[in-house]
Amino acid sequence: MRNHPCERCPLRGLELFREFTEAELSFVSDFKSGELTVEKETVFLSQGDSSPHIYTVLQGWGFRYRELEDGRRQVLNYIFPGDLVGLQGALLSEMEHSVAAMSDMILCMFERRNLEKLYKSCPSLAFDVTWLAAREEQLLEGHLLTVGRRTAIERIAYLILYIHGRASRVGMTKADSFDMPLTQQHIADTLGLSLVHTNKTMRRLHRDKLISWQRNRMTILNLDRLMEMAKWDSLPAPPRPFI
Amino acid sequence: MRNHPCERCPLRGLELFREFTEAELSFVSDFKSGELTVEKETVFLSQGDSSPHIYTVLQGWGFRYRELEDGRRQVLNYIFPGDLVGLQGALLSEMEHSVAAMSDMILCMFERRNLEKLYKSCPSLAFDVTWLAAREEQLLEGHLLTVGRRTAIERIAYLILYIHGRASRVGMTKADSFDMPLTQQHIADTLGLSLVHTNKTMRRLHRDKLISWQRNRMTILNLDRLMEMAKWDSLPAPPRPFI
DNA sequence: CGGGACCTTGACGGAATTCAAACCGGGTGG
DNA sequence: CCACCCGGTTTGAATTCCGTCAAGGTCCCG
Repeated sequence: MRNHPCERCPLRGLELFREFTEAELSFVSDFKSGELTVEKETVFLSQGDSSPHIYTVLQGWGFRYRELEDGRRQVLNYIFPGDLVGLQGALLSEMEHSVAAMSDMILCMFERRNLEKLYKSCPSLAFDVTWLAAREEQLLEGHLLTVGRRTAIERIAYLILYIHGRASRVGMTKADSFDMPLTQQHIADTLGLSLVHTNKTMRRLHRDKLISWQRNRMTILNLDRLMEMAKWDSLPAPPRPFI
Repeated sequence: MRNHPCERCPLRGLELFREFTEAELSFVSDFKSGELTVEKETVFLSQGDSSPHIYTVLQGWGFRYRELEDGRRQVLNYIFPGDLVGLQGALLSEMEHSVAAMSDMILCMFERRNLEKLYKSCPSLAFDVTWLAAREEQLLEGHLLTVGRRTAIERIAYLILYIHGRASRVGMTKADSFDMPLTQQHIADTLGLSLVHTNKTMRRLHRDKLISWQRNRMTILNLDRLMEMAKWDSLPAPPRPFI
């Protein structure tokens, strides 16, 4: 039984992930070609690039976004430990979005050109990649519904529950309070709202004692009412990819 | 050289698709377990279902959508020949969207439980599945940007170009005119607008001679100005999946 | 001929944007 | 140590874009 670096991956303990076999661990360990460390606030993948790498988030948070020529920005999704980034850049000819770190991050790096080998020699991992892509798609659909059809206050409530839900799955929450590195500008750009209206709406949720925040810490004060407000129907995609 | 039904697939001629090997053709032919024929206007997959099937569009158009409890509807994307539907229902525990036919449709049906075999014995096809999922994700990101950050008139222009672009790739356009089975209600529900405002905005594009339509036929009168209007940056994902 | 689905238009109201200015806490450099 | 600045937050006021309401129009189909 060899000693594979990925055996000690801190993510393995999370119930979000399935068990891996010895063979799989050995394969990923080989497949992994390095680690990328990025500092808070840096854009490490850019719209237009076609990166020869794929990454997996080991530590930290980030977000993906797309911009119009004139600077209007739309946040597409937030990335958490365990997420795959850059698959599009690898499969399609060009990335149509940028990725930025919201905290210091560590990512595991894989070579795009080894993907073929992965599909050939480790179908169960190939399946996981597909699973991850399908789940990402489902999350995006949730955001699209939100931006297209929810009111401002519903959108804010939705996003708070979303971030809380995702953070909680990777052990980044303490009961109903959690780190919230998003500025109101991020929130606005995620939900298709203006900064000013975002602020006013959040104040309303605060006044009504559904949430509170200071600095980078947010607390959900009344989960039930917040879920009601958001027309929340649970975070999609349960733990466990499996073939 | 055996005679595989999929050898005569009408989609094979389109340059949108890559060449298949004899082995691949034989595999899909086995994998395919039947055809589903649905009539215009029918919802053939529903939010909440967990279907044991995956489908591929052989003929016709449709759309995927999600609804809130109170009936607000968001169209997520339109489906064209060559598209994969139901992957989410197969991989994730539950479909979070419904799929409806906009014209009579024919779909090729595959068994979810055979997916494992496909990944094990035909990695190049497995790769195509992932490619398709990644491309779908990219299209959704385009919609999200549109709904979140474009104005009403930009959104309408964008959608017309989008439908035109996708239809044209599967030979469903004649120069700048094409079948447009969407009602204004569909358009509104795609773009996060109200029906009335959608109508007024479309009239404006008509008055300004950018587009015209009658019945189900739409014509783009001034492509350049329409692209400018939409802040269009081309339809993502070029033809040809390949490992 | 009547009904229904879809399109069209006008009037009104409201939700969200824009503009503008002040505030707050933290970091920095004189 | 304090002044200053800077990114982020907060608030008010004016504006506009878009939604809602309401009604009429058109075309097709039974």
